[in-house]
Amino acid sequence: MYDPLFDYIERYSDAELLTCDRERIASIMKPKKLRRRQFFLEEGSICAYTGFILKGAVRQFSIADKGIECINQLCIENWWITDRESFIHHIPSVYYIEAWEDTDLLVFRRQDLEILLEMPAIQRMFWKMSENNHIASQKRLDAAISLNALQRYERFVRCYPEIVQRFPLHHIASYLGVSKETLSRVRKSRVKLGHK
Amino acid sequence: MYDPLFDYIERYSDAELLTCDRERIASIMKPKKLRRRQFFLEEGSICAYTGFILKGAVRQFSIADKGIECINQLCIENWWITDRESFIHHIPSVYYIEAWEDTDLLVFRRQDLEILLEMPAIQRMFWKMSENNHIASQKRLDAAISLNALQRYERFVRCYPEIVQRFPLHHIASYLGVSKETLSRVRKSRVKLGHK
DNA sequence: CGCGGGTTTGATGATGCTCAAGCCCGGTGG
DNA sequence: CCACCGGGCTTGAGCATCATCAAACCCGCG
Repeated sequence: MYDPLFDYIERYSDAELLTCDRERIASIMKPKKLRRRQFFLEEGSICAYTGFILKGAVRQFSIADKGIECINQLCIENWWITDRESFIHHIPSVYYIEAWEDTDLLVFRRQDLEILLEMPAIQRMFWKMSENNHIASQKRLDAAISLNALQRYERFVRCYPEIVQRFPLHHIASYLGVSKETLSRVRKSRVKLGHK
Repeated sequence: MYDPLFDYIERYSDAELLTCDRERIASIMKPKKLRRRQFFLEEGSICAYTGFILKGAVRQFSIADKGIECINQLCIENWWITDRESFIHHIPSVYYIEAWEDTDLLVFRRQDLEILLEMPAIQRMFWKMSENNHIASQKRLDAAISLNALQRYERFVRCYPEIVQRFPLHHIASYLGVSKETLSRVRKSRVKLGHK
């Protein structure tokens, strides 16, 4: 069951994991199950775990005034979920993290982070992830600022084709920062143009 | 001349620098001057340095189709500048980084990164910075998606009052993702409301 | 059968972009 | 000393994009 995680670490750290590392990781990271609609994190509470998704789909969002959900992350297999700020500094989160499908995770706690980071492969993986995160949010920002609804959706479909299938339209709309009606129309117009 | 950097590192790493660390850092990081309008990085070239701003103001932007400048960073004293992707992986950059005022920097090269990272304080500083970056781009994304022009500008002024003074209106407009005309009108409307 | 979540469709209005013109001001050269 | 120029900023008019609101539709399920 740990294999997807080991693969992920090796791919990202660009290094091979020793058997003893694997054992160490397996001794620290515990399996956790979430049922559809169950929360991994709720606003106001402290993010106790960082989790790696083995199977399932999860969304992260905050609730703006007037109770509007504002989705800022849609995750599936082989993604990490956490509220970094809350997790690291033990402060209350402003986010919700909710399973959208029944989900299997491997999780670790804050106090185990230091132990994990003793392994160079893990350290490099986190470094690389932070780099990729940085680049990805740069791109998303670019998109939000300079592209219209159609272009944003096209880019999203191109980058995350697997995710498009797994979440309802209004979640994706919220993630892209457009209304569900607009996204619905965008999809329609794309179909006409040969729904590539 | 290295003091602002040392202060910065201590503040971010939340640790004190030993004299030997200071010497090591000073032996690695070289001063560099840029004159107004001089480029620190140009599209297509590889980002050779990562720089810490001692004095001056710098902007980072890309050029979209039709030659429109798209500003994604405005930096002044005590900020780092680099194109992380290009710097780390030696790949051509898509960005320009240009001095907007005469600027004094302290810079280091890619091969010196490993040496710097041997110092725990530096490692923790970079870790912390990556965390802050992550949080900041999350917020900026939020703003881009859910706030209108006025609200975005208000937030910008609140977060970066020093920057507002140092760059012309059309740079800030581009950074916020609004047209210069719109930002001009926004400013006017704020003045009416008591220009707080 | 009726209910509810998700989606679609249409009408309307707000926001903000584009284009065009003019203004302000500091710097340069005659 | 003045005329001119250019960069930055402002103002106005018209238009595109997109949010909002309201209604209807679709479909799986109790």
